[in-house]
Amino acid sequence: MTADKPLRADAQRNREALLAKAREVFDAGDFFDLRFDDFARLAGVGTGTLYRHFPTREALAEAVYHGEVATLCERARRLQATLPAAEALTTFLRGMVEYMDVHKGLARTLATLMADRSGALAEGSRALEQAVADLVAAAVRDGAVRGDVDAGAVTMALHGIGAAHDRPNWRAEADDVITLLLDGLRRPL
Amino acid sequence: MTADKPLRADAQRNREALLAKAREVFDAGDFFDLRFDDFARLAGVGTGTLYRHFPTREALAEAVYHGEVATLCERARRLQATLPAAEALTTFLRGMVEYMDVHKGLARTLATLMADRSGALAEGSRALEQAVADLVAAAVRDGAVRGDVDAGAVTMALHGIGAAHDRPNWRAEADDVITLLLDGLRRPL
DNA sequence: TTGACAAGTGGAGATGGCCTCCATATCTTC
DNA sequence: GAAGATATGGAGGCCATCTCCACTTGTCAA
Repeated sequence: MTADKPLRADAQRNREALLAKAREVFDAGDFFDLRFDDFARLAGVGTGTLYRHFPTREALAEAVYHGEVATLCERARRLQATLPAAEALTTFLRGMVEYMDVHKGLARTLATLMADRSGALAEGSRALEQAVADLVAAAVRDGAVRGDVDAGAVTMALHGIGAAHDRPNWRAEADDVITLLLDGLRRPL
Repeated sequence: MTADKPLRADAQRNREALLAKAREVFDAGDFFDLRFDDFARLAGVGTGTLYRHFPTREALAEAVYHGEVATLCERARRLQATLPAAEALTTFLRGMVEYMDVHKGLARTLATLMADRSGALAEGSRALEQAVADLVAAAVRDGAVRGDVDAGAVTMALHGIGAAHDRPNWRAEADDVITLLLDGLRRPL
């Protein structure tokens, strides 16, 4: 799944260049304003090369997304290993908002792609979703959190936060959503 | 704002036909799979006519959206007038999920358009948002709900629910989000 | 009614982005 | 260092979007 083909040296270089430029464009939030052809030139490769590496916009996004998701999942794992379950969950969710705030452009781009048909990002999403589910499950085992709601609800709310990234009062509202979620979860029923 | 121009009889008829067909296509969820030109033919008008009435896909969506939002706002107002504030809020939010469930295609289409840049739907959104804010404010006045969180958070969560419409376990998760939200709101702090 | 002007129509064709294709260049291996 | 494999890039085909205008339809005053 990870080591498909050895990939030639120049190919590797081009792929890297594309990903690097993509991350940059993502963060700037210009991903959808840019002609895909122009993006190739921007990254210093030909159109054909771009398309061979990433057949669609979504595929490119997915590739960028992968790295980010890995980071976030890693973070979840570390928190779970070092903190009491309830605290780990709280810290993780608060951190997600912070993360989205810092990486506005990226969060926005990903949210848009999520909303669009596709499920192109499904694989990456699943990993993140699993991480959240694990955190919630641990908190439930601890008795810190009610066990009668689907952890998917938390993921759903997170998606909502990401999707609403152009609201003028985004940060405050996002923090409040997390607050409500956490307080709702704590309530024994 | 409402009575811009008298609009000729045939124009009115065409406009109506477009809106009717649009609503139909929306509900079927085919809105994005359809060439815009073909949509014109489907509605029985020429391309030019379509574009004169609705310069963009978004404009068309906005027009459809308007009717729906009006209905929902009306519902909010009625609930607020006839039920205790806390109950009105609960009923409204539960109803929103039910509504989105029944009108899957429409909810999905709108969510996609929201996520895309634009803010084309901003005006309609604002009305709905105001309705939610009013419901929350009333509940706060009643002392049934905490006053330290922005009502926008509720709207944000609702957006999330709409945006996540392709999740396999959507309905259950959506209901759970509402549950968490309401329980979080009830908690005195 | 009818004539004359305004309002609206529709679809052919320009525009421009997306993607393919292949002659050429670059790596790798023996 | 030669052969084969792998990758490149950008010219050009394709197709959805949108414009434009010669024509049709509605409206209204006389």
